[in-house]
Amino acid sequence: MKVLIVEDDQFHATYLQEALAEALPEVTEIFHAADGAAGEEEARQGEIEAIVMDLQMEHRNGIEAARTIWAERPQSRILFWSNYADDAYLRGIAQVVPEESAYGYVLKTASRDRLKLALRAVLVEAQIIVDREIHRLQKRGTAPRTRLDDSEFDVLIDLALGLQDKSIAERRGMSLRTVQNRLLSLYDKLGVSSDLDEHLTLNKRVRALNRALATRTINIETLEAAQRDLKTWLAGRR
Amino acid sequence: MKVLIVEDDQFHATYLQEALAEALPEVTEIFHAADGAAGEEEARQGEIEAIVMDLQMEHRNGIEAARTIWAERPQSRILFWSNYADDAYLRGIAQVVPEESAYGYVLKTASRDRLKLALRAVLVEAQIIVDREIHRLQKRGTAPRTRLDDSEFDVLIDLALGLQDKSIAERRGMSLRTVQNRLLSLYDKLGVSSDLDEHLTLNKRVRALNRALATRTINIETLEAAQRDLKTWLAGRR
DNA sequence: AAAGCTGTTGCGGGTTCCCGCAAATATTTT
DNA sequence: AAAATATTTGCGGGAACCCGCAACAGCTTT
Repeated sequence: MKVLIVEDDQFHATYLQEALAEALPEVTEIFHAADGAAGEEEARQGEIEAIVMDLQMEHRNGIEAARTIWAERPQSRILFWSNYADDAYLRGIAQVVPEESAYGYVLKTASRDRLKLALRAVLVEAQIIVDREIHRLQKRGTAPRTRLDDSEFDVLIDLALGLQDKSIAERRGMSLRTVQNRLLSLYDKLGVSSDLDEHLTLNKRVRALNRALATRTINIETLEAAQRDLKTWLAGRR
Repeated sequence: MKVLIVEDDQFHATYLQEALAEALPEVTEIFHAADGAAGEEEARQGEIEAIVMDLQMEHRNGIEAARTIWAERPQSRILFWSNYADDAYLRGIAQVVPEESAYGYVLKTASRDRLKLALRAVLVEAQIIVDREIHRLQKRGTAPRTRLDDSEFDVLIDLALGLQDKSIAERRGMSLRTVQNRLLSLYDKLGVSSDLDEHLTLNKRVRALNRALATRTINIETLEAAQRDLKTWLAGRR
């Protein structure tokens, strides 16, 4: 069995390599790539279907790499291994994972045993496994009261890019007023006007972005990816 | 000579420890703390004045820890050692470093030799040294045309928190119109309306925050710290 | 001292935003 | 199928925002 490690941090890569050797004796070859683009290439060349993938990397991050890998080989099993428990990453993964494939999400702070368990579960048994720590992120100060649904999330992305209501309506195919309704529920769920001094009125749009970042609903990589999407959309509508 | 390592990643900590032993034979004791709060405590207890500090950590990050350490012992020498070349971190450090003390900033991607050099320069020779890579961050897509000056940066922070013009004016002691002038130059320097389709008009405030994040002028930690400052300011004005 | 620069402030008006109200649709429950 | 509930949409208006124009003030340059 061949396994590919995509990880830009040298120390973490060797640690992973060791854990992998210990946990899965059936592994015969371990490949290594130091960024997302190289990872895609390795996976393609070596026809590798068991991958451990870091999320934050130069050039192309783990989620983007996973998307193209899965596009070529939907049955690939990918264990994501990350420093952060951002909801933004989970959402990103959920958007690219195909029906038929297995994946997992483990934090780098997880114990060696837990990592080994996840390695076996995902790469060998093709299970889906998500570190419980990740759901515990609700603790963050004022986390969103309720999870955003997809359409709210879309509007949040557009808001975060700086689009104005009219453009959002056009892009998402909603009426102006509906966009504004979404914004209202966004403001509510993100707790825009709840915390901080109540005598202080805030700029809701900016505050919404601020809160979305603070609660890890989106992160900077999300924004950069969204910006690229927006550009292609702009190009496509002429 | 005693040295304190404040670093939450186990692998990086041991790597540092090795490099430290190689580079500085005069080191007799190496202490270790896994987060900012523990770091402050160790430094206080052990009366340590040579410190290597990670930036991104739980509880208290490196900059906050450095602030209290420097407040107690201004002559402490601190080498910051970080994954990211964010301008936000440099600004943060510049704000807390006292006149009389030495510090340095090295990226984790730096070669072992460069790290060793920095260790010697800062911890022993009490020089100030900043990794050149960090200034090269101008490359990022559309980096700010010109560096923001302090008053623009202040306004940016307030904008990012969601304050409206009137509140910013009050907090910073400027007239409403002056705040708006600052915003104008902010929009200009951050390239708010330059990139992206020119037929698309954007929400400038949100876009400014977006660009400030994309160019690493501020980061999420900056926002969280700024929010705490705002809260104490709100409490203080009654 | 006069002539520039540069930064501050007030005024005014065109936009965008936020959101209550109410009618029209769509979805779910009974 | 009827009733109840939830969403979508238009209208309208007050507030905030963006910003050109112009009057000043504090500096530096000639």
